[in-house]
Amino acid sequence: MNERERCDTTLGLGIGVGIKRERQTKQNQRSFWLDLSLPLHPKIEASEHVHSYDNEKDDQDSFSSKTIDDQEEEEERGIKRSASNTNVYNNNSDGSRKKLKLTAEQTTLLEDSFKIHCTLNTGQKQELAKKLNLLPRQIEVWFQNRRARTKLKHIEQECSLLKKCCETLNDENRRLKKELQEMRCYSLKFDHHQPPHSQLPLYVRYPITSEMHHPCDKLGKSGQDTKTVFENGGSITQMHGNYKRNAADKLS
DNA sequence: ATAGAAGCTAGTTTTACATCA
DNA sequence: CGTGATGTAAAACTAGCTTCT
Repeated sequence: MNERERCDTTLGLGIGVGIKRERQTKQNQRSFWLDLSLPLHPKIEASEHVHSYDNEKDDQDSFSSKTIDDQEEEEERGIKRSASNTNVYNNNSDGSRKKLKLTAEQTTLLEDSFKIHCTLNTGQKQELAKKLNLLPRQIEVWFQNRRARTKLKHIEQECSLLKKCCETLNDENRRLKKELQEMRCYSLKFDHHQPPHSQLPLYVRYPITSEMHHPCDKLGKSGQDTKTVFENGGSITQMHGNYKRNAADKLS
């Protein structure tokens, strides 16, 4: 018990039905709370009173999509939350919402559990919320945003990979066109002296062998490891496979 | 078959903070 | 050094969808 708790002079008078107040617990289901306490630390107490009012506002406005679980959890942890994490559900005095800034420890723990499973079941969510002294809803939102960030990052990586791929293919295309041009010139000069083999199309004379890969394969391991699944169920690696198959089909 | 709860994604808004002129 | 504009990351929100009971 800290100094403030020992000296808590709160006098509660309560009637009626459940409007939640900061100091209200499950055992103390008063809905009308006449607070006659003497502020031990006037500045802190004043700001906390604003906080408790804003929590009610938040309950009604900002968290309209809150689940029953969350509401129960909030009731259970109402006091603890306001005491140990003033960020949670803390609105500014003008009514605008105040953004929660997670601590380094909270972020680390969230990241760690995200590494284990990127989605949470209800039990895991509750447990994590309890551990971090946050609301299950906040855990849920964090995971939603984290998934979105991961996906975006993945898409950006795929995009840059495809760009490189495209550049490589263009280079290859230019090189082959140049080579073809040279071959044609050579062919025109010496056509009548050449054996029949040289008159065959280039792709027959210079077939793609199993050792030759799609130009994108030169990009390194990351390209081969990438397994982004597109909406139609394909992937980059699958595209590479298709490319090779198509080349083989042309030759056969 | 239908309703409602819960969870998800995608997109948006809002806030805090950093950077720069 | 202070200040306002601007950009960015992230928390929180909304709408719409699917799944399950």
